[in-house]
Amino acid sequence: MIPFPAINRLCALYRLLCDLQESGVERISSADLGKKLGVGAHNIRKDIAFLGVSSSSASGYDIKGLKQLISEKFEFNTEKKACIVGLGRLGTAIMERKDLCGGEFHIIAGFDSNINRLETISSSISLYPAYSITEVVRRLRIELAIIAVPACVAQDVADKLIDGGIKGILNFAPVIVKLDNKEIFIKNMDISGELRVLSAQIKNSIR
Amino acid sequence: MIPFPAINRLCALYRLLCDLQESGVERISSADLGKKLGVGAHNIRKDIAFLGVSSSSASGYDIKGLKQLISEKFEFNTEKKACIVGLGRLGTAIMERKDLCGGEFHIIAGFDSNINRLETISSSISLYPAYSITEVVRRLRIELAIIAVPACVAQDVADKLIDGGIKGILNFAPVIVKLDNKEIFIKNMDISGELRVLSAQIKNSIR
DNA sequence: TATTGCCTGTGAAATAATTCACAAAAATAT
DNA sequence: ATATTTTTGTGAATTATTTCACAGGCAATA
Ligand SMILES: NC(=O)c1ccc[n+]([C@@H]2O[C@H](COP(=O)([O-])OP(=O)(O)OC[C@H]3O[C@@H](n4cnc5c(N)ncnc54)[C@H](O)[C@@H]3O)[C@@H](O)[C@H]2O)c1
Ligand SMILES: NC(=O)c1ccc[n+]([C@@H]2O[C@H](COP(=O)([O-])OP(=O)(O)OC[C@H]3O[C@@H](n4cnc5c(N)ncnc54)[C@H](O)[C@@H]3O)[C@@H](O)[C@H]2O)c1
Repeated sequence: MIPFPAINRLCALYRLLCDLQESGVERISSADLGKKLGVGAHNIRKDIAFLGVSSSSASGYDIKGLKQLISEKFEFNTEKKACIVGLGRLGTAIMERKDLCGGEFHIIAGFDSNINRLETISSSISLYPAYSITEVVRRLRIELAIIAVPACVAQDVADKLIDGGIKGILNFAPVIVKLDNKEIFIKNMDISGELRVLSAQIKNSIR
Repeated sequence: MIPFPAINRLCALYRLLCDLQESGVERISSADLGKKLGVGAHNIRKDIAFLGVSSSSASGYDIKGLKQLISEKFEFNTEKKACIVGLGRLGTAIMERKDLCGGEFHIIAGFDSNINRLETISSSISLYPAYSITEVVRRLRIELAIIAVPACVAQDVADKLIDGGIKGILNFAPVIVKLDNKEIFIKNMDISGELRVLSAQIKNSIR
């Protein structure tokens, strides 16, 4: 069981490796990876050790190989189905991102409670009314969801998603969504909340 | 110096207290706060202890007083000036949020490199071309910035913001922005990156 | 005004995460 | 072929964070 901070860094590392590979780099040392990620080299090596291999070399890591290692550990090679609930300003902006509609993730459904709104959105993604969330998520075996509804209905939406068997949730509404099932993961992305954390850090750092 | 995890929880607590106050609650125990935030009661009490007071009671915390305490510690009562760089889909969606345009935060400037685009956006917020970021941030003493530009220019934008004297950055571009100054804080909000972390956690939790 | 029960504050203990230090392996230089 | 340099892998030490345990205060009750 890999500790959460290490999972986080390994995911960042994975993205970095993809970028490096695209720009033609083939090998890189833990020291250089650390510099690019703003993390100590020891930390990088420890994280990689969690993947459970050992193939020492004096010329750093083979980028292709390391990428594959992470990818296998976390199953990044199999496409994950996702959906968006709440097709307002934020929801539609996210829905239209190319990087979320092919490759690693695939947004295959959008939900909104406002039926008129559904009709005005033109999209290649299938759209459904909010009352069918549980049924559609279960039928299409959707694993991940992005919540972009007003705060007051976020918990209700999350409950429906969980009933449908969702595994992970990215929540943009500024509320703490309660989950009792420890096998379901949530990440809150509260923008004004994060601005508040930043300003608290700024104040805390003075003196 | 309050540890970062505690700052994070205190900010979440602050929001919760605001909500509770609005719904008319006056006092609440650490146990109930913990339940609502998904955190142990001990943890809540320890976090509050970092604020540096002690006023024991057998009927929980006074919500108004506790809010004020946090607010004073982190200076939440003084309005913070913020700006958005990159007025594409995401940037404009964020710009239009009511909760970011008054009260605690105030978005007072928007920037984009595409001059034509600036002209088509109708907004009550002042808009400027991207080359003036440094000058405007310095002149208006803007403390916080939200970056919503393509990944390839995010570092460049961050550098300009830092030159202007920015203190905190919320970065939506999927890259690690490098800061050498430890007095500047950054929070990355990479949506597809977070989806990846969620799917890694899901995989990691199995077996 | 005693008594009882509830709840906080906090030092101590336990747990988690990071950093260190160095042996061993691979590449490179001599 | 041998020495030197580079870089990994990992147990141990350190540091950070969370959890625990309980003394002591406050409020409610009689
Ligand atoms: N839209 C989303 O929900 C979403 C999801 C995931 C990630 N992101 C990330 O957020 C960022 C913005 O996404 P978007 O969908 O709004 O993209 P977009 O293309 O709609 O908008 C980008 C805007 O940035 C402006 N810009 C380009 N270079 C600039 C510069 N140097 N200075 C100032 N402005 C500049 C462009 O003119 C454009 O208006 C991207 O990095 C994207 O990967 C967005
Ligand atoms: N737009 C931003 O950049 C931004 C910034 C900070 C926070 N947020 C948060 O993100 C959420 C969405 O923001 P937005 O700007 O897109 O709001 P919005 O009002 O534009 O969109 C909300 C959408 O959710 C739909 N909806 C309402 N109840 C629903 C339900 N029960 N089931 C399904 N859909 C439902 C509405 O019909 C609407 O289309 C809000 O919670 C907001 O606080 C957004």
